[in-house]
Amino acid sequence: MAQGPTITTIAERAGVSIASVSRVLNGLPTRQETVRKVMAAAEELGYVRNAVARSLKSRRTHQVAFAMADVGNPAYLAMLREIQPVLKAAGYRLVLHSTGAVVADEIDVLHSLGERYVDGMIMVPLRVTEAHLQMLGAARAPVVVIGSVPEGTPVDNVRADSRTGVRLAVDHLHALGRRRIALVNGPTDTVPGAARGAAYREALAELGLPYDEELVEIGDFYRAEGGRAVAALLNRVSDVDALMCANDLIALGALDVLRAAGKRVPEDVAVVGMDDTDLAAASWPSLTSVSLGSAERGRVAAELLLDRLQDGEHEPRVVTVPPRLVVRASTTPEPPATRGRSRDGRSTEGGGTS
Amino acid sequence: MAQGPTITTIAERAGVSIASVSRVLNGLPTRQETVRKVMAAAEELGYVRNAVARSLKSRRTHQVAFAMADVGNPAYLAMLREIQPVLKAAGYRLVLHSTGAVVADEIDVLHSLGERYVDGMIMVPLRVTEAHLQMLGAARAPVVVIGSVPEGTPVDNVRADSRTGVRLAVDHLHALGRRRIALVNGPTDTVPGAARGAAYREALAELGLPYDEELVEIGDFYRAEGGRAVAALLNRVSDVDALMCANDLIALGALDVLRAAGKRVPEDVAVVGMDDTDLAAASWPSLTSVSLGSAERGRVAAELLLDRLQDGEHEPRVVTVPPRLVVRASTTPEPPATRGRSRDGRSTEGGGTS
DNA sequence: CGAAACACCGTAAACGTTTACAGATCCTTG
DNA sequence: CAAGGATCTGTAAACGTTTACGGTGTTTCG
Repeated sequence: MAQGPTITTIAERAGVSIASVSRVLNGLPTRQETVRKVMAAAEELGYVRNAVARSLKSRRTHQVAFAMADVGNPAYLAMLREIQPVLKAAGYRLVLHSTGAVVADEIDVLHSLGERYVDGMIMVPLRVTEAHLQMLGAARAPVVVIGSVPEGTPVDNVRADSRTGVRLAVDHLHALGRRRIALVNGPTDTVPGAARGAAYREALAELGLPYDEELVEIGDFYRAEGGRAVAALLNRVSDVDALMCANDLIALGALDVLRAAGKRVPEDVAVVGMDDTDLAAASWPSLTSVSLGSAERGRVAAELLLDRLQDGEHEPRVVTVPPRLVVRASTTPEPPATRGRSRDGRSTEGGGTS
Repeated sequence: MAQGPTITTIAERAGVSIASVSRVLNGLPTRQETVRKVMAAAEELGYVRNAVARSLKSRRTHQVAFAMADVGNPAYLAMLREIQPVLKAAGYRLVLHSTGAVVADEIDVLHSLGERYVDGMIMVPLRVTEAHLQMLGAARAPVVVIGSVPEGTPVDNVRADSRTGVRLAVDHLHALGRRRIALVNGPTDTVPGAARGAAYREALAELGLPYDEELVEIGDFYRAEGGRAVAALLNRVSDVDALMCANDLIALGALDVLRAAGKRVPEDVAVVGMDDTDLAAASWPSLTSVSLGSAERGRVAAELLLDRLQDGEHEPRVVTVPPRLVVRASTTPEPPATRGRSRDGRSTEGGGTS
């Protein structure tokens, strides 16, 4: 951990100027003899370029930030998994910000862009407040937002389409002959909660099914709360034949409670989750789930950012990633053989770290 | 995205020297009048300190790297989730390196420490080769290794104890009256595979059970392979009454195959997984699993690194994190009510990203 | 043989900070 | 009021690079 060699050390050892050393290291035209001497000296000293000094001069850090609420959330994780290799391939390091669902922290992170320790950032805001928009407008480095941002906000934007997602699920249940389709939602003051609630209503309308308040239960986006909500629902109405759950965890809670109540899934009650996380494939019966394309949104966001870092001044772009219904056993006793496999095998690799 | 203000801009605006500006910004003793002027100017200009320049001078980047094979792996993810808040609280940013199971990439990452873009690093090597040891010896910044490293390697080291882990599981199965306990392992040329195989043998010996080669099946650490291995096993021996699986994915595969074969879990065959990932709680029946303390190992590693960054020159430390058996339904029909809950609820937060 | 063209190379400035040092200003005190 | 000290401030160097510019030595050509 002794003081590492610098360009100056090499220059002395090789008997040339630091400018020559730099030129050699950067592959600029130089006499063979000099190249040889510099290379030899660098080799002997075990020289490695100092990234910080380099960044100061070049105004490029080759780092990109990814900011979201919580790495533990599988949706964010799916994004991260796609973002990482794209950035790595382009020679960028990834700085991770987990804001822990504190809105003020998100603003802080945006503010910290001014410190210029990254060349750009991908952010998944929890909700988009006035403060967000203001910071995004004044951001000192390019930002790509995953989530919806108002027209005219000067950032690239990757959106999911949970409306269509819910529609896919409800249509699927309807096609299976289900008519008493309940919604088990999370809090409606969150962006996804509100969107899913509205989409559910719309989907029913398009199918000509009545909207029955009795069939809507609000809990939270966790397993235990989901279970509780479903229990309350079953207590109230007895003829439910399908559950549209606003996320996979809620759906798992639903499975717990249905099993305890002696209801068969999917024969008595069909269950659909949302986000298509790894848990959906692991549960039993395996869970039909609406994928909102987290992985793809991550990949697209990374690509948009790289584009922007290269070119810089084109118009902001908006990309919407289509949802996909992954059918598994919780809605059809015999799920189509090839579909629904998603990435059960590969998803969690190795597993051994002794 | 225009050229941001620097300390010089402020100095001009406030009519003082850059040294004064710097002093004010760092809270060094300064006349009130000057403080006021500088603060005002900084405010107006929306000044933010340039982290790169700062790092160059101070030789501190306030960044720490975390390097592992794959963010998708729940074990690494559990570490990450603990590491992140510890570092954040101490004012460090987290740089993520996912080496994708390529050993050469791990060496690269170690080498890149010389670029000094981070103050230190936490690494989970896939396997520890001669090259690793050499790089670790010559590392230009402190490294904490999660995994086992030979005595005398000059780095802090956090270890799991999969030997004891396997013992806990086998003892548990034995206590439940199981006598034909099979091992479904991953490749034995990996560190965890080898350790778990040896531990299984030892555990049997201590219980006075015979080691029966018939009962050992080697597959890979994935769900499908695990299932295949179990199918092969069942084909060969018919009286197996317990499966010790080398990781949770293998165990999930086992559940699939057992169900298909009409065997009841746990009545006919008890199943134990390893790593206690989120999947263990999600599956049905929920999976008894040996936790190797990934989360805690992450937390400890982060703390060791922070210690070292502050103090620097103490002796390398070795910490071993004890395993824990989390009992769920796949071994006992009625799992103890409070235990085995681990973190089913919180683990995967929010879930909504529309 | 002298001048022009060329290929290399070294000097020095710049990136945006922090900080040692010395100079300037103010206050205190005899 | 002068001197001494205390307090504050500005100049300049440093961190490790990259790069514009001009200088040196060699080659080429009239």
